[in-house]
Parts: sequence; C-alpha cells; structure tokens
Amino acid sequence: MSKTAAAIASGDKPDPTDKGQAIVDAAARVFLEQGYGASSMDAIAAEAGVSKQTVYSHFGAKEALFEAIIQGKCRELMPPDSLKWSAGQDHEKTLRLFAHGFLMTILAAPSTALFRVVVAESVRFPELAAVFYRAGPATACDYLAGYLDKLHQAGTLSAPEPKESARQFFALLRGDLYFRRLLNLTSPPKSPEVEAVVGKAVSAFLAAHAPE
Amino acid sequence: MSKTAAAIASGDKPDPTDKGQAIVDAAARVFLEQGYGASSMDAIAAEAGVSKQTVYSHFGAKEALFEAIIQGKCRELMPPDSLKWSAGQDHEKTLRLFAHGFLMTILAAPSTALFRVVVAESVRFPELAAVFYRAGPATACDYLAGYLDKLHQAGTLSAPEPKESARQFFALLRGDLYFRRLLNLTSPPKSPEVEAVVGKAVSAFLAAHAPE
DNA sequence: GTCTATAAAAGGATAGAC
DNA sequence: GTCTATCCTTTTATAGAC
Repeated sequence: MSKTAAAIASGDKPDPTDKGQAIVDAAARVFLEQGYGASSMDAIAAEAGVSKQTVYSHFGAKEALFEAIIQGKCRELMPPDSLKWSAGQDHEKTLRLFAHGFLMTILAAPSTALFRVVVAESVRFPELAAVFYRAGPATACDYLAGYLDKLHQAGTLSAPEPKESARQFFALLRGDLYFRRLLNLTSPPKSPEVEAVVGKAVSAFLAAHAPE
Repeated sequence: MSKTAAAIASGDKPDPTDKGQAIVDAAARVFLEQGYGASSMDAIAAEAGVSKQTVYSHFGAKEALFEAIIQGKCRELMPPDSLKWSAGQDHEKTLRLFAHGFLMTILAAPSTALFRVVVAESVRFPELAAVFYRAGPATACDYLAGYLDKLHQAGTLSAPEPKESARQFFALLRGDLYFRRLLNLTSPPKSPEVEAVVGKAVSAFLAAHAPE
C-alpha cells in the first residue's frame, strides 16, 4: 500500500506515475458522479487504468475506499479563512466578498456532488456525515463567528451570540438558489446571479443585526 | 395491474387485502430507507409478502416502481394551505404558527428520508426532482407569498416582492437545525427546539421587512 | 506490486404452472 | 393474478502467475 487514507487527506503532491494516486482520483470521480451504490469496483479500476486487484491491494474493500475518498474530499474542498478584521474597513463589503466566495464554492459541481453523496449515505455512513459537517459548514461558521464577534465588540453591529448569527447568515445564503442547485434543477450559476443573492442576504442580515 | 401509478398519487382508501397496495407500502419503506441503488426487488417483494413476479406484474421494472413511489410521496407529504388572512389578526403569531408546522413537517423522518433519496437520485431521475420541487417547496412558497402580499397591501410589513420574501423566509427556517438533520447528525427535534428556531427566524424576517 | 482468471453471490427480469 | 423456479448479467472479492 503506497498511500494510507491519512496521506490522502494531507497535501501530498500528486504523482502521475503513482497508481495509488490514480486510484484515488478515479474513485473520486466515479463515486461523486454516480453515488456509492451505483459505483462498481470494476468501473473504478477501469477509470484508473489498473486492474481490480490493484485497487483491492491499496484499499481492502469498497467501503474503505469510499470512506477514504469522501473524507479526503471533505477537507480538500474547504477554502482557507479569508476573513481578516481591521479597524475602519468597509465591513459590509467584506461580508459581501466572503459570502460571494462561499456561495460560488458550494454551488460549484464538486461541492454539490459531494454533498449529494454524503447526504444520501448519511444513514449507512454516519461517520462521513459528521466529518463533512465539521470540515465544511462548522468550520466556515467558526470563521464567520470570529469576525462577527469583532464587529460586535467594535459596535459596528449587534451580534451578542456570534455563532448563532453566523448560522443565520449561512441560512440566508443557502436559499432557493442553492436548493434548486442541489436538486439538479439548474446549472452552476454565474457570478452576477450569485451577486444578487448575496446582496439580498447581506441586506437582510444587517437589518436584523442593526446596532441598538 | 390493480392500481396504476396515477391511482397511487390520488387518495384511494388502503385495502389490506390488496396486494398492489401492499407492494406500494413496502416499496415506499424500502426505497426511502435504503435509497434506490441499495434496494433490491427481492427485498421489496419480501417486505410486501408477495413473490417477485407479482411485483413485476404491477410495475414492469424497478425504475417505474421507484418513480411511482417517489411521485406519490412527494404529493402525500405536502400539507394543505393553512394561511388565511383576515383583518386585525396577529400576523406575527400566524407566521410563527405556520413556520412551526412547516418545520416540524420537513424535519420529520418521512420528509428527510424522501428528500435524501430525491437529492441523491436527482442526476439519474431529473424528473423526480422537478416533481418534488413543485409539489413541496414551490407550493409552500406560493402559499406564503399570497399571505405576505396581503400583509404588504395592508401596510403591516414591506414586501414589494412577496415571492422573493417568501423564499427568504424559508431559507431562514431551513437553517442549521435542518442542515444537521439532513446529514442525520440529530434525531427529529422536539417542538420546543423548533419553537426557538422559529422565533429567531421570524424576528429576523420582520426586522428585514419592517414597513417604511 | 501488478496482472489475468475465477470463484461465489446477488440482483434484475422472465417462463411456465396453477 | 399469483407463485415457484430459472436465466443471465453484474458485482464483490480472491487465487495464483509473473
């Protein structure tokens, strides 16, 4: 076994001659595109350009392969914290920028594909759902809550419970556009459409968090 | 074939001696619990207490059975319109009541199970996702938008775009509690927890829609 | 480690008797 | 309409050669 599940999650450089990496990439494509049940080990081996036995040499079973792939993707798709507070900056613009980046990320094909699979398999693989939640939504929530707390202390807005406010902000963002996207009723939207949703969400959020 | 797909969606009385009805009930349980891929025709036949051939006599193929079941459930789980406007009533209380009923419904096990399956299969069965969206979220949105429009005309609140406001209301409701529920991280919450979410959502919504 | 070949089981769908 | 028995394909997983 040239690569452990832990090594996948970390940021090892991809090596095109590494069959382990080829299997990981192929399995990610197949699982995220077709879901767990509809993905066969034959299809994964073919996609990776290796024999099925090689897949079994690296990951002993289908479940183990699935868990390794999904856990890796959960962490991979989370962008770093882009919210830096500094005195006198335009906080509304900062929120808009952050919201725009967040929405573009979760509306993109890799994120929706991952979420669909995790939700679908959350009964059979409860651990994966927990990993996803911590690596994605909960982490993003922590980022924003920290920023909102600074704004609250500076008196820019009223957010005595920053965690709760952050959750509400994300709820507003994850509105009808995201809902329809999850159901595969729309393609990934372009930046202007996202901009419109962000504008309404930020306005409503600030109205509900006006100081005093 | 004793029952067509259309008959399932309508409100025919269940007949315990009707094998067609037994198949429908069994298939609903199996599909919603295990998803499409993991559900076998053998398992459905066994759950219904009939032979596999009987299942095939009623529904020619697995896909047809799945579509009939999901379409039926999409309509079955939608509650009727409970929003009646009348002059001088407490609109905030009405909104709270409506929101509470809506949240309790979508957090309950049958709704989350249905949504998980529809999302998971939205790539393979785009039609089902569209049916779900129209029968569920879109219909609820129409109900609320009609009510908000009356409030707007009465000057109780400012909602010049009632459809858009309704979507925002549902986005606030479908917050972190619903998100964690979808990922199977929590059990269906009790009424008080739902009450707390409703309170915060309604407050934020009204703050963002204050008249003038 | 990697491949070809093969077991062993499960699943979708059908035939034929009643 | 319903059941039992069966066909054929797919799928997970393993044996054994190189």
